[in-house]
Amino acid sequence: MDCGSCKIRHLALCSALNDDEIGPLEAIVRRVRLEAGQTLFHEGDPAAHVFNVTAGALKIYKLLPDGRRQVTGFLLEADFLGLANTEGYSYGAEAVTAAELCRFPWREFNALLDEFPKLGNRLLGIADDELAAAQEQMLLLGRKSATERVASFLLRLSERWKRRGSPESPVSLPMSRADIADFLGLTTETVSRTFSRFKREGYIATPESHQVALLRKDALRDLAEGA
Amino acid sequence: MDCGSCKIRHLALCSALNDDEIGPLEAIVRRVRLEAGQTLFHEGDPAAHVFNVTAGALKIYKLLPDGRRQVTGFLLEADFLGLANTEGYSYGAEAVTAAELCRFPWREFNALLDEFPKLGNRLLGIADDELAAAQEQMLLLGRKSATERVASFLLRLSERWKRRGSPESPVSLPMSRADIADFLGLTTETVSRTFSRFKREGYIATPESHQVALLRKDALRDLAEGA
DNA sequence: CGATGCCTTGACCAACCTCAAGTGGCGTGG
DNA sequence: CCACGCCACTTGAGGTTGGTCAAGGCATCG
Repeated sequence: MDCGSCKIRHLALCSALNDDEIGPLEAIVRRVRLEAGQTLFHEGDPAAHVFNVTAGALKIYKLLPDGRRQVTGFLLEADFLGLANTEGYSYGAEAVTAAELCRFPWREFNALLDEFPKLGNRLLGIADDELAAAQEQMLLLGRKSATERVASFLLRLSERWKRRGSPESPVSLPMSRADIADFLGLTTETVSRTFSRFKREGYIATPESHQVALLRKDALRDLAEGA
Repeated sequence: MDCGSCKIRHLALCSALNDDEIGPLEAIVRRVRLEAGQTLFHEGDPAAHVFNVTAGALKIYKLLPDGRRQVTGFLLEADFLGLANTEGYSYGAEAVTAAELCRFPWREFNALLDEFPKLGNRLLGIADDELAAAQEQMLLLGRKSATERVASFLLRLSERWKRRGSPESPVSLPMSRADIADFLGLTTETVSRTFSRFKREGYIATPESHQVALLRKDALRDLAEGA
């Protein structure tokens, strides 16, 4: 298991460095494995590491004192994780499926940023992308109906798998209904009902659990934007 | 009007550079002024510039085809604006009050990032902060009640003014009820009703329009988190 | 002084949540 | 191999929060 044979290197942060330069990064990496449901870190933990997902899926989330939960993102293979400016992570992270990650100590990683400006530029690009995604999600949470949220979710996930060369339909849905609900600001019941309706109306099919075929992407796209 | 006499330099991006280094940045700046209601750029416009607010307030927002609007942020003096990775801004920006900004051509600004790594680090820090704020907002939009949203909003705005050395109470509320509603994922009516209730219950007072005194911050803090 | 725009208030309504029951898949153990 | 329990998911009935629609107050600006 090294960077040279890494199948997702071209998608990840690491693509900012070429084969001659990857050495120092590889020197500080430690591979970690998580089982489904295992916590990587909690909100507020000191931000000692940054991570790159190499396999599996995670969710990041924030909690209210009474237990209400908002999932702010799902991380798939090649995704970067752990940016934190202030003291401590501003969110918790937990494995949705068994997962593997590259873990870098923040201190050493930060030193590499100075050595390889390309790495910093790439990181800034990643932060930009996340910011744009966060704004899209605010639009969804603040202004879209339950139907629009679910349709948007399916399409966005499909796009993300596509960029990874994985089938965009059937879409792999590794997370539970509860996770989806907490991501979309809904309840599991509403998510479930919406899935059922989409099936009934022929927009999607679920050949097996945790898989959703998008039968009419154009129609879903209209639904997603309220057209 | 130059960086040497800028009153908010210590708060802004520019603080990453000291007096000896500020020259190249100042060489590419152009000051722009906006009247209230004027658009700085639209969502999708080619991202030709980055900006720093020096006075006044702006809002950034996203739209749905049918006109529904989500305000994703308010920008106060010293705030940075314009990060965009993909082609085009991912949001529109419009002045809430008369405003002044420093405008930097993205091309030249980017070149300075290579010359002054400190600038890039600072930018990454800014992006981190915005990401944390965006996640906080997702929690608000996805999981908080109307009451909790309004209370959270007042407290957060108060904090932001505080960091700027402006009075944290009465809080300056430059934006309209409609803007607040579009930021909190509510309607103007609900925002208005909630303000009225807070007044009636003695949590706030409105000495004048666009000013809100926070009479019981502790109580508001409890309200904001649903305690 | 009238017009305009923003804000407030009220009555009603509906989307989504809550509460509750039922289904189905899967692993465990008899 | 089957019975059981567990858990995720689904479905239904009814309730609540916040939205919709409508009217009225109150500034500012000609």
